[in-house]
Amino acid sequence: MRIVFMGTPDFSVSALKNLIQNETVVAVYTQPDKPVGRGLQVQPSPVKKVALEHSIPVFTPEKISTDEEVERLKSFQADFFVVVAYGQILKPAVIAVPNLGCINIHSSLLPRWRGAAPIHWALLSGDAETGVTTMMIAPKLDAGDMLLQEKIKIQAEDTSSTLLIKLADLGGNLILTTLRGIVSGTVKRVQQDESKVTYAKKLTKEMEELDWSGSATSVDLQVRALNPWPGTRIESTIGMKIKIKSGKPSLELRTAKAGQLISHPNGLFLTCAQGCYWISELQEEGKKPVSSADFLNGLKGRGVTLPLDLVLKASKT
RNA sequence: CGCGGGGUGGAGCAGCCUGGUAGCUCGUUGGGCUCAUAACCCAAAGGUCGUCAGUUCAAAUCUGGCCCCCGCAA
Repeated sequence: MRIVFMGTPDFSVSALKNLIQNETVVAVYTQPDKPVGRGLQVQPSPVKKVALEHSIPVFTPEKISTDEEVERLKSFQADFFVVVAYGQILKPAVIAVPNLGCINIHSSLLPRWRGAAPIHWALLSGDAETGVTTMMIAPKLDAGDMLLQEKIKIQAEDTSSTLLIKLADLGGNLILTTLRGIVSGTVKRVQQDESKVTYAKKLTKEMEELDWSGSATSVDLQVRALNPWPGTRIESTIGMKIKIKSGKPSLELRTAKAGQLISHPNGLFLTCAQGCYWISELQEEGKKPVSSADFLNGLKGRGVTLPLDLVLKASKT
Protein backbone atom coordinates (compact mmCIF):
# COMPACT_ATOMS: atom_id res chain seq x y z
CA MET A 1 0.00 0.00 0.00
CA ARG A 2 1.08 3.56 -0.65
CA ILE A 3 1.46 5.68 2.43
CA VAL A 4 2.12 9.34 3.12
CA PHE A 5 3.58 9.71 6.60
CA MET A 6 3.18 12.80 8.72
CA GLY A 7 5.07 13.14 11.97
CA THR A 8 7.74 15.13 13.73
CA PRO A 9 9.31 14.09 17.05
CA ASP A 10 11.05 10.93 18.23
CA PHE A 11 7.70 9.40 19.10
CA SER A 12 6.85 9.24 15.40
CA VAL A 13 10.03 7.52 14.33
CA SER A 14 9.17 3.98 15.39
CA ALA A 15 6.00 3.97 13.30
CA LEU A 16 7.78 5.51 10.34
CA LYS A 17 10.55 2.93 10.38
CA ASN A 18 8.08 0.10 10.65
CA LEU A 19 6.07 1.38 7.72
CA ILE A 20 9.16 1.93 5.59
CA GLN A 21 10.21 -1.66 6.20
CA ASN A 22 6.88 -3.23 5.43
CA GLU A 23 5.02 -0.96 3.06
CA THR A 24 5.64 1.82 0.58
CA VAL A 25 6.09 5.22 2.10
CA VAL A 26 5.92 7.61 -0.83
CA ALA A 27 6.33 10.89 1.01
CA VAL A 28 7.02 12.24 4.47
CA TYR A 29 5.61 15.44 5.91
CA THR A 30 7.15 17.00 8.97
CA GLN A 31 7.59 20.35 10.63
CA PRO A 32 10.12 22.75 9.12
CA ASP A 33 13.67 22.78 10.48
CA LYS A 34 13.89 24.98 13.51
CA PRO A 35 16.63 26.55 15.57
CA VAL A 36 16.81 24.21 18.50
CA GLY A 37 19.16 23.63 21.38
CA ARG A 38 22.01 25.59 22.82
CA GLY A 39 23.35 28.08 20.33
CA LEU A 40 20.10 27.91 18.41
CA GLN A 41 21.39 25.59 15.72
CA VAL A 42 18.91 24.79 13.01
CA GLN A 43 17.97 21.12 13.24
CA PRO A 44 15.82 18.84 11.11
CA SER A 45 13.12 16.93 12.97
CA PRO A 46 13.82 13.30 13.97
CA VAL A 47 11.32 12.17 11.36
CA LYS A 48 13.05 14.15 8.65
CA LYS A 49 16.38 12.58 9.49
CA VAL A 50 14.98 9.08 9.15
CA ALA A 51 13.21 9.92 5.92
CA LEU A 52 16.37 11.32 4.41
CA GLU A 53 18.31 8.22 5.43
CA HIS A 54 15.85 6.19 3.39
CA SER A 55 15.79 8.67 0.51
CA ILE A 56 12.12 9.38 0.88
CA PRO A 57 10.92 12.78 -0.34
CA VAL A 58 10.38 15.14 2.59
CA PHE A 59 7.99 18.09 2.66
CA THR A 60 7.94 20.68 5.38
CA PRO A 61 5.17 23.17 4.68
CA GLU A 62 4.36 25.75 7.34
CA LYS A 63 0.73 25.08 6.54
CA ILE A 64 -0.36 21.77 5.10
CA SER A 65 -3.94 22.72 4.45
CA THR A 66 -3.38 25.22 1.64
CA ASP A 67 -4.85 24.46 -1.78
CA GLU A 68 -1.38 24.09 -3.15
CA GLU A 69 -0.38 21.43 -0.64
CA VAL A 70 -3.65 19.58 -1.02
CA GLU A 71 -2.97 19.30 -4.75
CA ARG A 72 0.46 17.92 -4.06
CA LEU A 73 -0.94 15.44 -1.56
CA LYS A 74 -3.42 14.21 -4.15
CA SER A 75 -0.58 13.61 -6.57
CA PHE A 76 0.87 10.88 -4.36
CA GLN A 77 -2.15 8.64 -4.98
CA ALA A 78 -1.88 7.40 -1.41
CA ASP A 79 -4.02 4.73 0.20
CA PHE A 80 -3.38 6.07 3.66
CA PHE A 81 -2.10 9.12 5.42
CA VAL A 82 -0.54 8.04 8.68
CA VAL A 83 -0.30 10.88 11.16
CA VAL A 84 1.77 10.53 14.33
CA ALA A 85 2.42 13.64 16.37
CA TYR A 86 2.73 15.76 13.27
CA GLY A 87 2.15 19.08 14.93
CA GLN A 88 -0.47 20.47 12.59
CA ILE A 89 -4.19 19.98 12.58
CA LEU A 90 -5.48 18.60 9.29
CA LYS A 91 -8.40 20.33 7.66
CA PRO A 92 -11.19 18.29 6.06
CA ALA A 93 -9.77 18.97 2.61
CA VAL A 94 -6.62 17.12 3.57
CA ILE A 95 -8.38 14.34 5.44
CA ALA A 96 -10.44 13.58 2.35
CA VAL A 97 -7.44 13.02 0.08
CA PRO A 98 -6.27 9.40 0.69
CA ASN A 99 -8.24 6.51 -0.77
CA LEU A 100 -8.66 4.54 2.46
CA GLY A 101 -8.35 7.24 5.05
CA CYS A 102 -6.23 9.24 7.44
CA ILE A 103 -5.07 7.16 10.37
CA ASN A 104 -3.66 8.53 13.60
CA ILE A 105 -1.76 6.93 16.43
CA HIS A 106 -2.66 8.45 19.76
CA SER A 107 -0.74 7.60 22.89
CA SER A 108 -3.59 7.03 25.27
CA LEU A 109 -6.55 4.77 25.81
CA LEU A 110 -9.11 6.91 24.08
CA PRO A 111 -11.50 8.41 24.82
CA ARG A 112 -9.42 9.15 27.90
CA TRP A 113 -6.80 11.82 27.37
CA ARG A 114 -7.49 13.42 24.07
CA GLY A 115 -5.05 16.22 23.40
CA ALA A 116 -1.42 17.14 23.32
CA ALA A 117 0.12 15.44 26.33
CA PRO A 118 -1.74 12.17 26.95
CA ILE A 119 1.20 10.21 28.33
CA HIS A 120 2.04 12.87 30.85
CA TRP A 121 -1.48 13.29 32.08
CA ALA A 122 -2.03 9.57 32.44
CA LEU A 123 1.00 9.47 34.70
CA LEU A 124 0.23 12.68 36.51
CA SER A 125 -3.24 11.43 37.30
CA GLY A 126 -1.97 8.17 38.70
CA ASP A 127 -3.64 6.01 36.02
CA ALA A 128 -2.95 2.31 36.43
CA GLU A 129 -2.62 1.72 32.73
CA THR A 130 -2.21 3.53 29.47
CA GLY A 131 -1.70 2.52 25.88
CA VAL A 132 -2.02 3.45 22.26
CA THR A 133 -5.05 3.82 20.07
CA THR A 134 -5.25 3.93 16.31
CA MET A 135 -8.10 5.96 14.94
CA MET A 136 -9.63 7.57 11.91
CA ILE A 137 -8.79 11.23 11.81
CA ALA A 138 -11.78 13.50 12.19
CA PRO A 139 -11.86 17.27 11.93
CA LYS A 140 -12.25 17.50 15.69
CA LEU A 141 -9.02 16.81 17.53
CA ASP A 142 -8.61 13.17 18.59
CA ALA A 143 -12.33 12.59 18.27
CA GLY A 144 -12.37 10.18 15.34
CA ASP A 145 -13.56 6.59 15.35
CA MET A 146 -11.21 4.19 17.08
CA LEU A 147 -9.75 1.22 15.25
CA LEU A 148 -7.40 -0.78 17.47
CA GLN A 149 -6.16 -0.29 20.97
CA GLU A 150 -3.39 -1.84 23.03
CA LYS A 151 -2.88 -1.39 26.77
CA ILE A 152 0.12 -1.50 29.01
CA LYS A 153 0.37 -1.19 32.76
CA ILE A 154 2.12 1.82 34.19
CA GLN A 155 4.94 0.58 36.38
CA ALA A 156 6.07 2.31 39.55
CA GLU A 157 9.37 3.17 37.86
CA ASP A 158 7.79 4.48 34.66
CA THR A 159 8.36 8.06 33.66
CA SER A 160 7.01 9.95 30.69
CA SER A 161 10.29 9.19 29.06
CA THR A 162 10.12 5.41 29.47
CA LEU A 163 6.43 5.28 28.59
CA LEU A 164 7.07 7.32 25.49
CA ILE A 165 9.52 4.73 24.24
CA LYS A 166 7.26 1.81 25.11
CA LEU A 167 4.23 3.41 23.50
CA ALA A 168 6.13 4.46 20.43
CA ASP A 169 7.08 0.83 19.89
CA LEU A 170 3.56 -0.38 20.54
CA GLY A 171 2.16 2.22 18.20
CA GLY A 172 4.68 1.38 15.54
CA ASN A 173 3.43 -2.19 15.46
CA LEU A 174 -0.20 -1.38 15.94
CA ILE A 175 -0.32 0.95 12.99
CA LEU A 176 0.76 -1.78 10.61
CA THR A 177 -1.81 -4.19 12.02
CA THR A 178 -4.43 -1.49 11.71
CA LEU A 179 -3.71 -0.62 8.10
CA ARG A 180 -3.70 -4.27 7.06
CA GLY A 181 -6.86 -4.85 9.04
CA ILE A 182 -8.58 -2.05 7.20
CA VAL A 183 -7.53 -3.40 3.84
CA SER A 184 -8.70 -6.90 4.73
CA GLY A 185 -11.86 -5.61 6.35
CA THR A 186 -11.20 -7.16 9.74
CA VAL A 187 -10.81 -3.92 11.62
CA LYS A 188 -13.97 -2.12 12.59
CA ARG A 189 -14.53 1.47 13.49
CA VAL A 190 -15.70 2.13 17.01
CA GLN A 191 -17.16 5.43 18.09
CA GLN A 192 -15.68 7.10 21.14
CA ASP A 193 -17.88 7.27 24.19
CA GLU A 194 -18.17 11.03 24.60
CA SER A 195 -19.17 10.68 28.24
CA LYS A 196 -15.73 9.27 29.06
CA VAL A 197 -13.68 11.90 27.30
CA THR A 198 -10.94 13.69 29.21
CA TYR A 199 -8.46 16.20 27.88
CA ALA A 200 -4.72 16.26 28.32
CA LYS A 201 -3.78 19.87 27.92
CA LYS A 202 -0.35 20.83 26.74
CA LEU A 203 2.32 20.99 29.41
CA THR A 204 3.76 24.39 30.17
CA LYS A 205 7.03 25.57 31.54
CA GLU A 206 5.29 26.80 34.66
CA MET A 207 4.46 23.22 35.59
CA GLU A 208 8.09 22.59 36.36
CA GLU A 209 7.69 23.96 39.84
CA LEU A 210 7.37 20.97 42.11
CA ASP A 211 4.37 21.22 44.38
CA TRP A 212 5.20 19.66 47.72
CA SER A 213 2.20 21.12 49.49
CA GLY A 214 0.36 17.85 48.93
CA SER A 215 1.35 14.25 49.44
CA ALA A 216 4.63 12.53 48.71
CA THR A 217 2.71 10.36 46.28
CA SER A 218 1.70 13.43 44.34
CA VAL A 219 5.31 14.57 44.27
CA ASP A 220 6.28 11.17 42.90
CA LEU A 221 3.72 11.47 40.11
CA GLN A 222 4.98 14.94 39.21
CA VAL A 223 8.59 13.82 39.13
CA ARG A 224 7.78 10.88 36.86
CA ALA A 225 5.27 12.66 34.64
CA LEU A 226 7.25 15.80 34.04
CA ASN A 227 10.42 13.91 33.14
CA PRO A 228 12.31 14.86 31.11
CA TRP A 229 10.39 18.02 30.27
CA PRO A 230 9.66 20.44 31.83
CA GLY A 231 11.21 18.72 34.83
CA THR A 232 10.46 19.35 38.48
CA ARG A 233 12.22 22.19 40.14
CA ILE A 234 12.55 23.37 43.70
CA GLU A 235 14.21 26.50 44.95
CA SER A 236 15.72 27.03 48.35
CA THR A 237 15.60 30.22 50.34
CA ILE A 238 19.33 30.66 49.78
CA GLY A 239 18.81 30.65 46.02
CA MET A 240 19.74 27.14 45.00
CA LYS A 241 17.71 25.92 42.06
CA ILE A 242 17.45 22.18 41.92
CA LYS A 243 15.70 19.75 39.62
CA ILE A 244 14.50 16.52 41.12
CA LYS A 245 15.23 13.82 38.58
CA SER A 246 14.11 10.70 40.41
CA GLY A 247 13.22 9.25 43.78
CA LYS A 248 10.29 7.65 45.50
CA PRO A 249 7.76 8.39 48.19
CA SER A 250 8.64 7.23 51.64
CA LEU A 251 6.33 6.26 54.41
CA GLU A 252 8.92 5.87 57.10
CA LEU A 253 9.46 9.52 57.87
CA ARG A 254 7.09 11.81 59.64
CA THR A 255 7.73 15.51 59.58
CA ALA A 256 6.38 18.62 61.11
CA LYS A 257 7.20 21.06 58.33
CA ALA A 258 6.59 20.69 54.61
CA GLY A 259 8.98 22.11 52.08
CA GLN A 260 12.38 21.27 53.45
CA LEU A 261 15.34 19.34 52.19
CA ILE A 262 16.49 17.23 55.06
CA SER A 263 19.31 14.81 55.65
CA HIS A 264 18.52 11.50 57.23
CA PRO A 265 20.48 8.30 57.77
CA ASN A 266 18.70 6.84 54.76
CA GLY A 267 19.42 9.72 52.43
CA LEU A 268 18.16 13.05 51.24
CA PHE A 269 14.47 13.76 51.67
CA LEU A 270 12.01 16.39 50.58
CA THR A 271 9.32 16.89 53.17
CA CYS A 272 5.74 17.18 51.93
CA ALA A 273 2.51 18.01 53.68
CA GLN A 274 1.82 14.28 53.79
CA GLY A 275 4.87 12.09 53.94
CA CYS A 276 8.36 12.49 52.62
CA TYR A 277 9.92 12.02 49.25
CA TRP A 278 13.24 10.25 49.06
CA ILE A 279 15.44 11.85 46.42
CA SER A 280 17.56 9.54 44.36
CA GLU A 281 18.95 11.82 41.69
CA LEU A 282 18.89 15.57 41.27
CA GLN A 283 20.49 18.33 39.29
CA GLU A 284 21.54 21.80 40.25
CA GLU A 285 21.18 24.60 37.75
CA GLY A 286 24.15 24.56 35.43
CA LYS A 287 25.48 21.28 36.76
CA LYS A 288 25.31 17.65 35.88
CA PRO A 289 22.76 15.29 37.38
CA VAL A 290 24.13 13.71 40.54
CA SER A 291 23.00 11.14 43.07
CA SER A 292 21.67 12.51 46.32
CA ALA A 293 24.71 11.04 48.09
CA ASP A 294 27.07 13.01 45.85
CA PHE A 295 24.97 16.09 46.34
CA LEU A 296 25.21 15.78 50.11
CA ASN A 297 28.97 15.39 49.86
CA GLY A 298 29.17 18.52 47.79
CA LEU A 299 27.08 20.46 50.27
CA LYS A 300 29.47 19.55 53.04
CA GLY A 301 32.32 20.59 50.81
CA ARG A 302 30.95 24.08 50.43
CA GLY A 303 29.74 24.49 53.93
CA VAL A 304 26.01 24.33 53.34
CA THR A 305 24.07 22.61 56.09
CA LEU A 306 20.69 20.96 56.02
CA PRO A 307 17.82 21.35 56.48
CA LEU A 308 17.21 23.82 53.70
CA ASP A 309 13.91 25.62 53.53
CA LEU A 310 12.25 25.78 50.13
CA VAL A 311 10.27 28.47 48.42
CA LEU A 312 6.91 27.69 46.88
CA LYS A 313 5.71 30.32 44.49
CA ALA A 314 2.12 31.31 44.76
CA SER A 315 1.37 30.81 41.08
CA LYS A 316 0.53 27.15 41.44
CA THR A 317 -2.41 25.53 43.11
C1' C B 1 27.02 35.66 16.81
C1' G B 2 20.36 34.23 21.76
C1' C B 3 21.46 34.52 27.71
C1' G B 4 24.22 32.10 31.58
C1' G B 5 27.05 28.39 34.87
C1' G B 6 31.09 24.97 34.89
C1' G B 7 35.80 21.59 33.85
C1' U B 8 40.53 20.97 40.82
C1' G B 9 43.13 12.99 43.42
C1' G B 10 38.00 7.66 41.88
C1' A B 11 32.84 10.91 43.16
C1' G B 12 30.55 15.61 44.56
C1' C B 13 32.41 20.34 45.90
C1' A B 14 35.64 24.72 48.15
C1' G B 15 39.83 27.74 46.82
C1' C B 16 40.03 32.12 41.96
C1' C B 17 37.69 38.61 43.09
C1' U B 18 42.51 40.34 46.95
C1' G B 19 48.65 35.49 42.52
C1' G B 20 53.13 32.58 46.74
C1' U B 21 51.83 25.35 51.57
C1' A B 22 46.42 21.31 47.23
C1' G B 23 41.45 22.20 51.15
C1' C B 24 36.18 19.86 52.46
C1' U B 25 32.74 15.75 52.49
C1' C B 26 32.88 10.86 50.60
C1' G B 27 35.08 6.55 48.30
C1' U B 28 39.43 3.21 48.19
C1' U B 29 43.39 0.48 51.06
C1' G B 30 45.28 -1.04 55.98
C1' G B 31 44.26 -1.31 61.20
C1' G B 32 41.06 -0.76 65.54
C1' C B 33 36.06 -0.85 67.71
C1' U B 34 31.04 -2.57 67.24
C1' C B 35 24.48 -5.25 68.22
C1' A B 36 24.81 -1.72 64.32
C1' U B 37 25.41 2.24 60.22
C1' A B 38 26.36 5.97 53.46
C1' A B 39 26.93 9.51 59.34
C1' C B 40 32.53 5.18 65.07
C1' C B 41 38.12 5.95 65.70
C1' C B 42 43.25 5.95 63.67
C1' A B 43 46.48 5.75 59.46
C1' A B 44 47.81 5.56 54.24
C1' A B 45 47.69 5.84 49.03
C1' G B 46 45.95 8.89 45.17
C1' G B 47 46.01 15.47 41.74
C1' U B 48 50.38 17.56 34.72
C1' C B 49 44.14 22.08 39.03
C1' G B 50 40.42 20.66 30.73
C1' U B 51 44.05 22.32 26.94
C1' C B 52 47.55 25.86 24.41
C1' A B 53 49.92 30.36 24.70
C1' G B 54 50.84 35.08 27.38
C1' U B 55 51.84 38.38 31.88
C1' U B 56 54.95 37.52 36.35
C1' C B 57 60.49 36.23 40.46
C1' A B 58 56.07 33.11 41.10
C1' A B 59 49.63 31.14 38.01
C1' A B 60 44.37 26.51 40.15
C1' U B 61 44.17 31.94 40.84
C1' C B 62 45.30 37.40 36.02
C1' U B 63 44.86 37.82 30.07
C1' G B 64 43.66 35.67 25.19
C1' G B 65 42.60 31.27 21.92
C1' C B 66 40.75 26.20 21.62
C1' C B 67 38.17 21.54 23.37
C1' C B 68 34.32 19.40 26.40
C1' C B 69 29.90 19.46 29.93
C1' C B 70 25.48 21.72 31.75
C1' G B 71 21.14 25.37 33.08
C1' C B 72 17.83 28.98 30.57
C1' A B 73 15.52 30.19 26.13
C1' A B 74 13.48 27.83 21.69
